[in-house]
Amino acid sequence: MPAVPAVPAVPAVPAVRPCPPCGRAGAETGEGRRDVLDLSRLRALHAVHLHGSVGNAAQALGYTPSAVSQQVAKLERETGTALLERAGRGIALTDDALMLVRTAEEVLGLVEQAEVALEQRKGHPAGQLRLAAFPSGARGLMPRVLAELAADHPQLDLRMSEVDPHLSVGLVARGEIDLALAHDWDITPMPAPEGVRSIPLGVDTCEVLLPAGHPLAAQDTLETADLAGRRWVCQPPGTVCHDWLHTTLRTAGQEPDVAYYVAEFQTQVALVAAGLGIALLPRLGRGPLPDGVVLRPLEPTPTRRLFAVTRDGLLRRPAVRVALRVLREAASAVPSPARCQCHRQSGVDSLKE
Amino acid sequence: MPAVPAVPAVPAVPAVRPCPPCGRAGAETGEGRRDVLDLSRLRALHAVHLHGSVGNAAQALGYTPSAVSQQVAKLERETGTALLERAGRGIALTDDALMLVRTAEEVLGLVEQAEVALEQRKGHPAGQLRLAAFPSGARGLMPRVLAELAADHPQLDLRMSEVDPHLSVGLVARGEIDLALAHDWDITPMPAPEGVRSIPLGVDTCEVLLPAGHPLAAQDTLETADLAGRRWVCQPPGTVCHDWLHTTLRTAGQEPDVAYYVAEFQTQVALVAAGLGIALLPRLGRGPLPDGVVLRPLEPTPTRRLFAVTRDGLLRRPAVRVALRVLREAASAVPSPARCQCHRQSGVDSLKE
DNA sequence: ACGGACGATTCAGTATTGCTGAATCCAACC
DNA sequence: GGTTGGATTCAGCAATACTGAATCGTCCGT
Repeated sequence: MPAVPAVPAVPAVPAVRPCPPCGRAGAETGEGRRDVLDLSRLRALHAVHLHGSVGNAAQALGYTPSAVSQQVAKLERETGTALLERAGRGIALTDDALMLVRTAEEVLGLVEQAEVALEQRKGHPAGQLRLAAFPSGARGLMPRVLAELAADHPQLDLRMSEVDPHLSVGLVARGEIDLALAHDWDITPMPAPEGVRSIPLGVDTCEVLLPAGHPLAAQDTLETADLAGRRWVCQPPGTVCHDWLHTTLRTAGQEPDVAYYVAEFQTQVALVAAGLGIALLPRLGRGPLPDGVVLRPLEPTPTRRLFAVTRDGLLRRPAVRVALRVLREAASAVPSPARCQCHRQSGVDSLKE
Repeated sequence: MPAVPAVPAVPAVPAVRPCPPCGRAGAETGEGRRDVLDLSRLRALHAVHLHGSVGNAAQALGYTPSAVSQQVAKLERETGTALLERAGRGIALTDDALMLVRTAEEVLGLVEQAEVALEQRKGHPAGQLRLAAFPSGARGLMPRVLAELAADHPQLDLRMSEVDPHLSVGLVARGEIDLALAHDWDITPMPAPEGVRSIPLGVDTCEVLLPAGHPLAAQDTLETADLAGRRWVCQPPGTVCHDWLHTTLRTAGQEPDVAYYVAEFQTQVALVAAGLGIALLPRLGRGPLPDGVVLRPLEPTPTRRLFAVTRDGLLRRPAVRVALRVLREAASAVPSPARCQCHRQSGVDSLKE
């Protein structure tokens, strides 16, 4: 409430309050105002704005729509202002509500800043750290990262979410995620909004997966010319392998013959192992390979660059700093073993490290 | 949380949340973080800082010390930071706590701004308006002001506190009071802190109260020379009448003979009526006069200037604006009737209007 | 030095608040 | 017109927050 920097002199004041039984108490402010504008209610309204509906907001906050609806209703009663109005089947925020959303954002920003400063003072990671990663990163990188963080910093309350790649930047921007693992195929279509920072972590390279008896398996290294006229097992559009494959072959005047569109790496591997085609796979999160398939490096090598995405305000947070360090280490190590995650072996996959 | 101005594109997001029974839900932020740093707890810490002790803070907030202590303790557990430490018999705030207090101030400031903006949008006074006045102002001016405000603006939740004069500026500065009625004898010793605004309302004039049979009662108007060598009934030091009387007479090389020091106007009047002395009384809040006493104007007239004190941030608040208007009107009218508040009569007291 | 006072904290009990889940209502779509 | 998707309402229940008494520690007076 004090729009004043601080109270100048007068550090301790006698304070004032009515004493219910007796009539008078010297000077009293009349029952110390019950807060209008509770933070949790503001949070609810903010979430409704952000997610566009009461239901989605509830989901994001971990409540039922009923709870969110009631909280906003309470906010309406307390402020004496209409905040939500029905718009078709859903709701819309009034101008007043949007104004409140704006202050909610400022307040939540302040609170976050304070939390960061508090952790910074303490000097070691603490509090909740909410991580996110794209699927293969979540599989190939995050387990070690999380394990190491958990072991080194038991005070840290770690959360991780596997998110759809293109969502990570938005989630970070709006503060639902503190640190996300992303790659350039994810983030190129969406330029980082104000206050969002991308930190390069390393590269993930793609290799060609062949059935053991495939003619190309005879070569130690493949070139783009070798890829023409093959039958492919490929991920859907929007992934490195798919897009790289198509642009590369089309540049050479060819159209890749994709017989099987499959998102899951394991399924792709199984299809290749069954001799149904060849595939282009990134190392990260590829998983152990069964017998009957071989990997061959490709020149030039299709790669995706790995990034950590966070907000500027969090860069000084110890938990984020240490997570960045661990992520960088993990990303610079061999991203994934050739055959099995348990028994490391030097094989074809160590050629290109 | 978002230190970002707003979310750029992407207005509505699918939102994310774990579904407890099923294993996976596409993308989820992991249970939407329970707030650290609750506003009411911050408020508690802030109050402790402001009032210097848990007990005083509790009083100011309208709680028991127990409640405040528990709230701060919870804040300590939630942030994992020590906030209060025993200092002798009381407590002291740690550096971390002071940092939190600072953010609490900023947050509370934002919240107040938002409330003002909300009311401003609505265009008419609403919400809680916390007024304060020095004792005689509370008696002589506030009843009509409050009645008029209450009648014109039923939506307004009016609070009034009679406060020790010199406290009002501080109370306004720190946001415990929205609008205070003060006079220059109160506020001259304390320069207004940053963000606090004084608005002149008018003047309150002092007159001499005499027993009906007193020799001076024969004159229509008194002069300072008439005051020498009298026996006085006077308020304690720090009030207009006392200080004016002393400085004036001392300038003339005299020392006033104050036989009775009495704070209450009614008691002063009773003493004068009993013929025990003469008194100098401000009109405001003087109350009805019994038979047996008369008032005489004095030249030059001792006056105290009346001010409304508020914060800059509240000047645009409709409730404050309208209260200022009503206060100004009330102050410009005859501050108090001569004999009785019910039956107005034109008498000696209308000479000097 | 020792009782007394003051202030903060702790603990148990209670009251309030807030959330869930079912039912209801409204608008849109087939 | 029935059906779906979404928001709201209501009753019941769970969590939270406040009160009041007891405890503990520090300072002050004698």
